Amino acid sequence: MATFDAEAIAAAFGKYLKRKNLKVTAERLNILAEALATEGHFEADDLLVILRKKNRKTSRATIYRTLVILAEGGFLRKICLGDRAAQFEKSTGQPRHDHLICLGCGTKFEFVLPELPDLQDRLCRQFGFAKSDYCFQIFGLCADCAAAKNE
Amino acid sequence: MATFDAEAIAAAFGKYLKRKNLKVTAERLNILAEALATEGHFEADDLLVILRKKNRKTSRATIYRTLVILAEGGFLRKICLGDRAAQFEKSTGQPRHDHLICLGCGTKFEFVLPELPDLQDRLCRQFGFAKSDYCFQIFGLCADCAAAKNE
DNA sequence: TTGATTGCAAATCCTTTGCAGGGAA
DNA sequence: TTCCCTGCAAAGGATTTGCAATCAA
Repeated sequence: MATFDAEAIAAAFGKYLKRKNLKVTAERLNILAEALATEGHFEADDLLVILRKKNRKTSRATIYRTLVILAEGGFLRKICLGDRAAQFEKSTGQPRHDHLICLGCGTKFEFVLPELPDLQDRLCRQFGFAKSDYCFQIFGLCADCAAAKNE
Repeated sequence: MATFDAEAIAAAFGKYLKRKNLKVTAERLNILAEALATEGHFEADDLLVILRKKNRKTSRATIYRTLVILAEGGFLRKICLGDRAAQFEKSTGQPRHDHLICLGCGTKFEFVLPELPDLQDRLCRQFGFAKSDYCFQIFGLCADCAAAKNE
């Protein structure tokens, strides 16, 4: 049901690795595959658990090292959602979105602000800044938690 | 040269503490005072060092515990700028601004996007979300670093 | 007096690193 | 063959926590 082609991305990752003089290893491909198969956010440890379950054991160190490569290559996006551990999400196959994060129940709602890209571009032009990424989160209480609080 | 009244804020903090059944202690007031006296961002450890220098020794644990209270009370804002340690800044006496962060040299440029509050309000209304705070950062290369890279 | 607060040290949690053996090119 | 990678275990850094002593109310 993916709106993107995991195989094509794996191939692109392979090319990327070679271009950077990095080696194409089973571990790296497995990590990418699981990252792409994950809906929504995940953290390093999630991948570790999933890979273990599938008997594709990979050390924590390798996962961390590979996540850095994947984020630098633009295959994944690292996002800070206020959790302790760094969160990641795949950067392909879905429109760029940001999050409303409920401080009550922890639910994360995705949203798209269509005006945001233009505003950012204008701003970056003013500063002569070459944007590579951004992060935008809104914290507060979701409708349910807000209602519960007012009861 | 503060555009805000530190004493008034300290008084408000005192009231806030009482309202929450927390005690007004010298440690808590000292921490607030130093936080207000700091221009720009700081992290927990910065306060520790400053307080030590001033012979207002306070344990690291108390600083962390107090920062949580101050952030919850809205006296400080916790911001994630991609550093390892959590960053804070006072939430009064300055217009709300966000940051362009250069991945090359680490410089943080402040900016204000006047449209942002309205966009967020509209969005939160759509979701029935009660916003309490947000965080917005743009990562990339500043003009200097971008120029250096292209040389 | 009484329960909250502090400081200390230990404990956690996430992440990074050094190193020796194994593997891609 | 030649480095690059991996896994392991240890190191690291930030933050939290348990506990006994201390202090605000």
